[in-house]
Order: sequence, then C-alpha cells, then structure tokens
Amino acid sequence: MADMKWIAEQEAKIPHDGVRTRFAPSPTGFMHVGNLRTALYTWLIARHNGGKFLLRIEDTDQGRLVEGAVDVIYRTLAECGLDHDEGPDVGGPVAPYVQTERKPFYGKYAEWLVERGHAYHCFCEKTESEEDSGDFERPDDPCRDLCLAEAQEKIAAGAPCVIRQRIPHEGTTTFHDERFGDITVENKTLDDQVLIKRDGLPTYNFANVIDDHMMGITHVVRGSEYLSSAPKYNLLYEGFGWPIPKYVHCSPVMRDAQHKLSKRDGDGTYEDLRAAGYLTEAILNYVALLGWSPRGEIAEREIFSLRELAEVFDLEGISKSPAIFDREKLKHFNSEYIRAMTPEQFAAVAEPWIRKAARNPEIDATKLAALLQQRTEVLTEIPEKVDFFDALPDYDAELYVHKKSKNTKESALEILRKLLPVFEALPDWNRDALMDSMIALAEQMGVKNVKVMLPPQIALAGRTVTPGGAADLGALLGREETLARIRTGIEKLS
RNA sequence: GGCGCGUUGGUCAAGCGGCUAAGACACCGCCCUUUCACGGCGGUAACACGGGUUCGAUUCCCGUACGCGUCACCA
Repeated sequence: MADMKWIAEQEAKIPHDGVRTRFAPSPTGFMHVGNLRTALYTWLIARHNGGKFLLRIEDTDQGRLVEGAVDVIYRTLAECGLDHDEGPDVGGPVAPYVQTERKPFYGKYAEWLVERGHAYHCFCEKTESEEDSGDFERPDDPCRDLCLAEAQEKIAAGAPCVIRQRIPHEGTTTFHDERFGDITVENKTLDDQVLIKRDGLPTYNFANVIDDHMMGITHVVRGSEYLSSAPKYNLLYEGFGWPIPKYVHCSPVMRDAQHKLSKRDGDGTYEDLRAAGYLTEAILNYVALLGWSPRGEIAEREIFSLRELAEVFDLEGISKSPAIFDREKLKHFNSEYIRAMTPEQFAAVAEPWIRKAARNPEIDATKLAALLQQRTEVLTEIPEKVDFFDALPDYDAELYVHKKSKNTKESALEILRKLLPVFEALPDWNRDALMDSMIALAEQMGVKNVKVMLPPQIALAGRTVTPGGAADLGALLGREETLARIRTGIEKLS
C-alpha cells in the first residue's frame, strides 16, 4: 500500500508562497543558446513576479551523464546573473534538488497511482524506438488488463517490470498553455507512457510531474517539443488530484529554417560565444529578444539590462513561432554594449585581446583601447587590428596610391620627405602636436589635410585600414619608431 | 502515416477588424571625416495560397501548401 502518511508529510512541505519557477536541465551536454534562453525566461518570470527561481538537475538517464556538465550549468547561470534561490548547491525547503537523489519518492507516488487505477505494471519486453520503421502503431499492452493481485504475484516472483500510465481509450483531454491557449487531443492518440523504468528510475515525464508538484512549481517553462506530451501530464495531475501548473512552452531557437540550433553547430553554446568575443550582457539581451519582444510603449526598444528585462517581461510577448539565431544581429548587440562601456571598462576587457598581438609594452594599451572602442564589434577582431604595432609588415608601395586624396607614389614620397624633418623637430611628441604639424604642412602645401595625413598613416602601419589616423598611430608608436617607419616608407617609394 | 503547433521583408519582429503595415539587423546611397569605424539622414524589401464571415480582413473561421514537433524503459 502506498504510504499515505509519508505522502501527507510531503504535501505539507510544499511552499505556497507565490510564483515559483524552475530551470531543470539534464547534465548531458552544454548550455546551448536555446537552453540559456529557457533559463532566462524562467528566471524572468520568477523575478518579474517577485517569486522564487529554482535549479533542479534531471539526471535520470544514467547512460547519458556527461562529466563536468553540471559545473557548466552552474558557471553559466552565475556568469549570466541568473541566480537561483533553491538548488543542489544552496539547498532549500524541498530538497534534494537532484533527481537521482529523489529516487525513492517516485516509486511511492507511482504505487499510489497504480492503486488508484491510473497506472499499471508492465512486464513486456523492452521496446526500442521505432525511428524510421514507418510503423507507429503500438499493439495493445496485455499487462494493462492484469489485475493488481496478478501483477504483485509476478513482482514477487522477481519478474522485471516498468510502470505505465493508464490512459483512457475514449474521450479527449484539454490542457491550457499561457501562449498557445487551449489545446485538445483525443485520448486514443496518447500512449501508455512509461512512468518508472526497469532500473527503478522515473522517466523525464513522470519525474517532472512529481517534482514540479512537490516543489510547488507554479509555471512550467520548457521547449515546445513537450507540447504534445502535455495532455499526458494533465492526466497525471488529475489522477493525483493535484492542481495543474501554468504551462509556458517556448518555440525553438533555430540554426536555419529547418534545423534547431545544437551544440554541433560550433558556436552554439554560451561558452563558445564568450570565447568568440561576445559579452555576456549582449548575449543575454539578444537571446531575450529572440522569441520574446516588448510591446506597447516600449515596442521599439531593444537594449535591456537583465534588471530591466525582469521589470518588463511578460508571457504575452513570447513568440509562438521558431526564431532563427542571427549572428549578425548578435554582433550588433555586442557592439552596442561595447560602445556603451566607459573607456575604462572597455580598456579592461580589451587589453588581453590587444596584448595577443601588440605585445610591446611600450605601446599604451589604454590609449589603443580608446581607438578601438568605436571600431570593435567582437573582441576577437582586436588582435588583427593591432598586429602592426609590434612589427611593421612588409608592404607594397602601391598602397600609397589613393584616388580620393589624389595621392600617387610620387606625391606620397614628397609628403613623407617633407614630414620627416617636421616630425624630427617636434619638441613635444604627442597626438595633438603631430596633428597640428600635419595640418600646418597641408596648409603650407595648399592641399587638403587628407592628402598629407594618409601617406604617414600607411608608412606607420604598412596597411590602409587602421584604428585611428597617422597622429594617433605616431603618438602610440613613439618618436623613434615613427621616424624609423617613415624612413622605411621613403625608401620603399624612392 | 496519426496527432499537435507554426507561417508579416533575407533575419528578429510590432500589429490584436479600418494604418501610406512600426522598429531593429543586414544591404545600398548621401553627409560628417586623416583611413576604417562611430554618428546623422535617406532608400530597397513583407502579410504563404484559396475560400468564407463582415460594409471592411494581416487581424476571425475553414481548407491547401510548406515547415517544425511528437508518436522511446532520452530528456
């Protein structure tokens, strides 16, 4: 017999103090963007309502555990600022928060369900996935009609078995999703899913119902792939006589129109994106808007901090259709966040990247960062932008030919020759002094500033596209190196 | 194949019976400018299709097409 006393004790523990949501990943892989978004939405619903956000680890599939996967989950949530109020590491009123540690619970509830006729023991051989067999018909399960006494006899004899949910053959079941509304299906399209596996552990679908109930979860947020199993959840809740939580199904994040984004796509995980030079805040902001959008007064707004999102987030804004992950748009958010940083903040995050290519300590990384801030979309672009500081690349004299400034190799040579003594004579070596001297020369020669400023820029960098202009580069390189590079330019052009 | 869900520019999307159908990214052009960027201004580009309902459909209903999901002792 089911232990009603124990069950009553569990019921008494369930918190009823407002909104409670949970992020329930299985530690079988990494935090790809879709997972992160689900975690974010789940967290936002809790925070928006002043509720609690819990973390639960769903490790009932012993065959798919991945070493270190739990740590990735903790680290990612922490880095993103998605703090949880209850979880395996911080404990809570309905511990434990790891499903394998909850193993004894599921069996008791399953027994209870069996006694009430909503589930039954099944002694059939294990059925493998039908996959592409094309045959989706499942024959009637003979065990479904076994009486309880017969079943218990078999169990006593040591026959291995699973526990299946008994779903009525007649009638329909309707469930309500906060975004998709009411969805009704015919019960005959539902199968008697396994609740407790042969190894004694619960299936995902059963463990979810039990845990969500025991933990007092009010909003079940999950991917839309669970939409079609929701009716079976309702039947389970009804079988137990439990209140049904609010369902919030989220459509998937896609790689393209046909494929969901997965870790196989390279850059599909949070960690990949970080390594690829994206800021956490930008990733979160972008991901939030991928499948949710603000409406009304703030419909046109795109930049939101996590705190601001918690204020304005609502279920209504969640999109019902899949969204394709667009790297270009993420890049845009990243550059927005970079430009919104203070120069000090940017210098701090940019310096490691600057030093990957500009190792010479003589080069002032802070000043270089200031030049880079408006020109950087993704941090990984930085090294290639600054690699010429350490060593002047061998370049082609043709680079000096520039139509817009009307420069030819000859004019460039003339300018460099005139500029060399001017620079040599500068009493103070700084950006403004360099700038003023070049403007003065342009005026003296009666040409546009750009005509004078381009040749030294190329001479200093050995390329045409640089962060900042000649004055900026000269100031960073210092007097000796600048003069040396200009002499090199003169030689190349002579 | 059954069942379910989805479908507004290349992408993210607003719209919730009456609009010249927002905005953003990307793209193109112009301006600014010592290159490149940044910034400013402007431009190209969409309601999947067919029936209804209605004085009027992007919006409501029904089909069709296409896509996705699901039909595991995986989650």
